[in-house]
Amino acid sequence: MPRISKKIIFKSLKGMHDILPANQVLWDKMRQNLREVAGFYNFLRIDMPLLEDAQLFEKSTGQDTDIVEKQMFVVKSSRGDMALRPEGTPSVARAYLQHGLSHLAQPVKLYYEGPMFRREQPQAGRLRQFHQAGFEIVSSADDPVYDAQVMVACVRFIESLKIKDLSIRINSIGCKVCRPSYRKKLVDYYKPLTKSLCDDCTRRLRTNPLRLLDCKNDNCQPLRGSAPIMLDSICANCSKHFKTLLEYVEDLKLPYALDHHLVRGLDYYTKTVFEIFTEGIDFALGGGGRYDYLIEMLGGRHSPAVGAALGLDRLVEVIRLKDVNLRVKPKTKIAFVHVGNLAKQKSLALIEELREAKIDVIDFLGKESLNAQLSMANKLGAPLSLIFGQKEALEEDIIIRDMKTGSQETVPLKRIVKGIKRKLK
RNA sequence: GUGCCCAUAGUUUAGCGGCAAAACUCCGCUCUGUGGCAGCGGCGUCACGGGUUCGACUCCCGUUGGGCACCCCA
Repeated sequence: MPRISKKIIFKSLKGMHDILPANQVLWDKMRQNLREVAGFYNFLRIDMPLLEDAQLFEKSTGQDTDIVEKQMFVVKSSRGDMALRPEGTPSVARAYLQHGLSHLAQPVKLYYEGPMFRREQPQAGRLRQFHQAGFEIVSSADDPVYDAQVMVACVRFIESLKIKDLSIRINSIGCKVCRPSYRKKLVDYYKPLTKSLCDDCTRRLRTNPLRLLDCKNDNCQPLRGSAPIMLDSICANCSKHFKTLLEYVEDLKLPYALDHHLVRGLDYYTKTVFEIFTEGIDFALGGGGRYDYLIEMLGGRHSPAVGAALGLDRLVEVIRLKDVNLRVKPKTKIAFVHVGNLAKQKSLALIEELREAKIDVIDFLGKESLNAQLSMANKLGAPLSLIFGQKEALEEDIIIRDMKTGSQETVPLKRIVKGIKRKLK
């Protein structure tokens, strides 16, 4: 802990950032757009706790995934470990079961937004506390139309933030019927090549062979060229699902590209997996896929589902990097300027009256000089200033000053609202 | 967890083994009855700890934090 004489200087923890007032306008805009897009596609809002039983993630995200194995913030308790949620999907599935949401009209479409926690090394587009928005659809059948709806919701949301040149990378990793046989093919292909593989891949060969496909090591990359392709190995059912999905995606004119090497590391994915990118940025803006067995695995009926999560901090970062102009500005207020003690004393109550009349003002009651106050009003871009001084306080009127032209008008306090509205026009 | 780069005012940056600078921001004053301009002033133990040295913001080591890459992922 850094110390300065007797004072301890506290800093936010590694990878955990404040969102300062200057950025809140953008975050508000983002959340508002999310609400609109989710609303249009009929996703219902759900908020889950930040803390869950750690076993929930071990069982769903996967005991052997990096996220669970080494990135969870675990809180010990006498009743077992709790974990700060590293992702949202398991919590949604848990809530779905706990509250019997299967009795809602099918499909059940949910969306959420909030902080997630993963203990890893921060870098571009990666924080320890980060924010995700997620869409999930649970239904009685694994209809690819829902996969397409999740994708279109994601894309429309990102587009609403004026982020362009999107591309959805799509793949199918098969179901629990066909994936094991593909996995075997893959192992058979790589086994004789073990010597040329990097250390990670040698390990992956045992733990998660699918991940061999997206290794970025220069030695391993060329090998995947002639590796067996997942799409050639998936069963008829999965293949049909995938083809139908692609037809929907084509009809929606969503920008997409097949990516035979996309696998994703979460255990619960089946069939469709996808990630969304924007040109020139290396990290994915979002990713998701189908998880047909997750709810069953957590003790529910067979309930196929599909979902995706978007990295909100990443979207903010892209907006900054690409210099996207969203034209978000805090709304301008009318300045309330006082002069002298009598006026100051009457000001608080007067401001309450303005609030009741829905006149949005900003006061400078902590400042004394008229100059300083008008200077602030100017800096904040106030269209009008209300000047309330000794004379006005006694005579029960107020000056309305047009900050652009400098023209002023004295109106009785009783007609202040009318006066302001007239001036604003 | 591993590797590379970095740390000076609220922000962006200069700087030197011997007095800490600039611009912008913020606060105050010139200016208790009228803003935009201008002028003046204020706001820093140079991230923290240790070492080398007569002397360290400067050089060395460690810690913490930041940036980037790997792993993995949003």
